Amino acid sequence: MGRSPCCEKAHTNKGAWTKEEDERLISYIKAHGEGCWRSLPKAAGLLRCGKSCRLRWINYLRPDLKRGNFTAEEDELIIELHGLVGNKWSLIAGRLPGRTDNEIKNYWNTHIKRKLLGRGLDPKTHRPITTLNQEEPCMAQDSSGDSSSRDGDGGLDLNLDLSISLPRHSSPEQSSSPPPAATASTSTVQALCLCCHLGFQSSETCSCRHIPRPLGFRFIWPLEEAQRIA
DNA sequence: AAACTGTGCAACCGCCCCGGT
DNA sequence: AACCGGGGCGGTTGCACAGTT
Repeated sequence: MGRSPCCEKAHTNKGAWTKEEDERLISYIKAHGEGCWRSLPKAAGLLRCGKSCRLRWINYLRPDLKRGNFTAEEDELIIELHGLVGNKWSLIAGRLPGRTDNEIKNYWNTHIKRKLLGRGLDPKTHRPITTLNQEEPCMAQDSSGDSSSRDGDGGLDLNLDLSISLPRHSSPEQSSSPPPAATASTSTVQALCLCCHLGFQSSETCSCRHIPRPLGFRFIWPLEEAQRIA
């Protein structure tokens, strides 16, 4: 029963890719382009699952990938975007040219989580850990930590005027202060629609028209969606 | 030098979404 | 409207390497 496997597992290689496999995949995609990952392995002469080929290409072989350490600006941007969208790594990756969702996810789990904990912030909620425990028992109980829990299931605490700032060119000392992500901004920043910033200008969710200088972002929910949740 | 432990990252797994029929 | 298959995504695992004892 259930879905048929994406490939014949008995006849596919697993584990680390060899140089030869990489070269086969690269040359095939250069010649034929991306697409139809299911049939690609056979066509390219690879004993791999189509999904495996896609992952290898997207996360490692793509020519536009930026390898190397994350910059402080990228760090801050990841933190702020995570505060807004949660573990939507592909969405976050979309705002970081040359970075992949897998790379960002790994970086988050190995570096940024620790960084936030060092700042006394809960990596899931981006709120001070003490505040989390003392003032918000319902959130403290929710260990799932996915974005939906922050969206306000049940105990709704929806702030539709969510604003964040662009990554500041801050010194490491300054970075010890809590990031503004996912908190109601008290500063008077000019607003930038988050939909635009995330590349959804043409979507129905984007309701902004004229954007001033991008000194901050504003997450504008579709009216119907906000009313539904409320 | 060997054993142990911690860390980082590539890769896999399973579920979900969406488009085609 | 229902079903099916492919692609995409997030969570998790496993391995290699570095650091420590």
